Amino acid sequence: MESEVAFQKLLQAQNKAYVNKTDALNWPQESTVKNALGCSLLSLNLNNLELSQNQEQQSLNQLGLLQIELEELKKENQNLRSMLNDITEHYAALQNQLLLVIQHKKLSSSPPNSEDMQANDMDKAVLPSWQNTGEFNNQIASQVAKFSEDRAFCKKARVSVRARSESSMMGDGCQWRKYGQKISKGNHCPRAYYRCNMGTACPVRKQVQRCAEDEGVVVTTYEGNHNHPLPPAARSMACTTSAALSMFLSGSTTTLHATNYPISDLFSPLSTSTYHPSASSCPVITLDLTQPSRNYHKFPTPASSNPSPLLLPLYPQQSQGLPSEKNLALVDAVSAVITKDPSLKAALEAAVCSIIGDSRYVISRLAVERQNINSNCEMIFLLVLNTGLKHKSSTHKQ
DNA sequence: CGGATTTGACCCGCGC
DNA sequence: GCGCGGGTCAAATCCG
Repeated sequence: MESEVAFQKLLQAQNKAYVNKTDALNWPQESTVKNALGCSLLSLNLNNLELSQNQEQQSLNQLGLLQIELEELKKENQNLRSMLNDITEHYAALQNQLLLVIQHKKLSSSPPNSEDMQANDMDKAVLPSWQNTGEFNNQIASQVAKFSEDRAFCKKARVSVRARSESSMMGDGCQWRKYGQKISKGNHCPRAYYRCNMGTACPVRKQVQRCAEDEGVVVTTYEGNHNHPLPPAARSMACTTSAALSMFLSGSTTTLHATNYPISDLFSPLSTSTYHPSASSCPVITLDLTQPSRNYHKFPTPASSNPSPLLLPLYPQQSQGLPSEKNLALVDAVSAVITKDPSLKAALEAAVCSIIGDSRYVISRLAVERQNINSNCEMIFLLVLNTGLKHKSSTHKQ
């Protein structure tokens, strides 16, 4: 919990810096100078006839100075943009880390029946009783250690993506360098080994192999975390796989089996989570994008809720991400279902509250993000909905 | 000519 | 210890 709080503070600090930098970028320095330049030129034209040669020379000098100033401000704006990009990258990285901490907290804390807590109890649960005791530092240390373990586990874990493709390489936005190829046992198609070529000594590797049963299907397995900023297209895939991995990690523990809506239900049959039999117990989650008829995943809905099933488009085959209109439609569909079902809404809020600590903050953040939603939104909603559905199913059972 | 790819050799973990 | 198989290395080769 403490590491989570620390990460939230970090995120807030990053947010503040982000806003400051954004404001800085929005300052109309360049346009002001351009306007001033225009005014100077106009003034120069009007008075030109009356000006003496010296005055004209002075105006030209002024014009030159303004042009120099404009160039300097352009450079400054460029630097600010670069800083903004850096901050955005760090912000995204911290968000991913926070997600991991939250997931780890969910699976490492609380007794087995904690999911059965009522929403009111959850408000109490988010305020740790040991916060003012001598255990405080120990808890921080243990959380940091657990977080490190979690990161180490995530480094070992792999995410496999099955996709139907003519080309042997799936376009994921990263630059890869091939370093090996093998014919593996049980598959006559060669397996190619790639290393991320975007950063210096980036540990991320991927394996690409055509499916033995269906050679039209390419199986791409990612391993490791990037140690460098990613371009938007690559970030989309990286966030999707890391979110899937986080969900898998949370679902692979007791929560997976203790609920009517396990994580595997969210991914399966669209995707399945399995353990790789021969990779020294490294967990592998598989995202299966090969079934066009399953692009819409039917969420299980309890009998008392809205009878019409909620259909969420997942990973359309031919696009790197959903168009924003579809994303907004998705958000609207999710919002409508949540709004129609008060019990689901309450469960969702309680669940979010339990993992974040302040549901109002999250809801407002979701509202803000709705305006600037990207292709990862479905993963966020899957995470939130999965948590909400789990809680709802457990409260329905009572 | 430099970077990317190919490919055989090598390393290492695992099971017997 | 030995064989097997997956993964990696690095020299050779290719290609723009």
